[in-house]
Amino acid sequence: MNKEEDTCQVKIINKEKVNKVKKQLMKEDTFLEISETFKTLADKTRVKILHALSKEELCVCDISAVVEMTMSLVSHQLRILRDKKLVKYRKQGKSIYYSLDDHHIEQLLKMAFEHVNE
Amino acid sequence: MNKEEDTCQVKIINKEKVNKVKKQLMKEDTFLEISETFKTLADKTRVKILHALSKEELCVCDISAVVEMTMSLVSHQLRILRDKKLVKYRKQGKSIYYSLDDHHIEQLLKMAFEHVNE
DNA sequence: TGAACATGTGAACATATATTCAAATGTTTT
DNA sequence: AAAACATTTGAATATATGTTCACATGTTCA
Repeated sequence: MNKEEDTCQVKIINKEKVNKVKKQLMKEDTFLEISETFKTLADKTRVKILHALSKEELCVCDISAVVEMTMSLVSHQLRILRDKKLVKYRKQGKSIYYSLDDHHIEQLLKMAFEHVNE
Repeated sequence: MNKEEDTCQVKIINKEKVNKVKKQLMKEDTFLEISETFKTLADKTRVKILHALSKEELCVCDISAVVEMTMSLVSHQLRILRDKKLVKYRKQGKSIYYSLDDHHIEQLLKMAFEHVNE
């Protein structure tokens, strides 16, 4: 937790390079936020749900049928996806219909797909 | 573990929709691979390391100076990044220089950055 | 109002993961 | 060969996370 002391032990090989790169770094909070976004995507179940939603708006019932998982599990994961603003929803009759919130999400999925398929 | 039984309990609201979406789904393995990629990116420390490497090729020593973390921790995380093929490395003298392996990585970081900044 | 339905929640468990510390490699230089 | 250096490793700890089960909530229709 005490960065000062930790970094004292660190030996630097190329000071100019280190300083130059350090100046270009983003804010500390940003790394956290970015990793949080990836964390939300870092689960097989959630990726499958998001991928399904990228094809069509679906209610919880039907999501759970598509991905072949219990509604409880789907509901738990949808809550996480909602909290992190990766999906949005609307109510219609008895059902709640979910869809992707943000066009970046589809892009991120697509890019990761390309990465694993090269 | 027994999908057959699980899905028996699932009630479907819109059968056509469900079947249509199900047909469009990727292979089960692909979801796993994609989530694995995101899992590798789902850590503040690794994001910071990758971001630093996106600016310049660096040795372990200098990475640890840039990100202000112990070399042990950096080395542990670099191993994960190596295993998942997100970074590559070359030896020069006593040092080992790391850099991003794949142009998708930079794109993924950029897109996640945009997502958190909108 | 009450039954049926769609979704959400909380606790419990197992598993995975980041981080630290101490020590071990392996390479280079003298 | 020994010392100095750069990096890696393993064990230990703490913490987080996915999944299941049983139950709770809230909405709709008869």
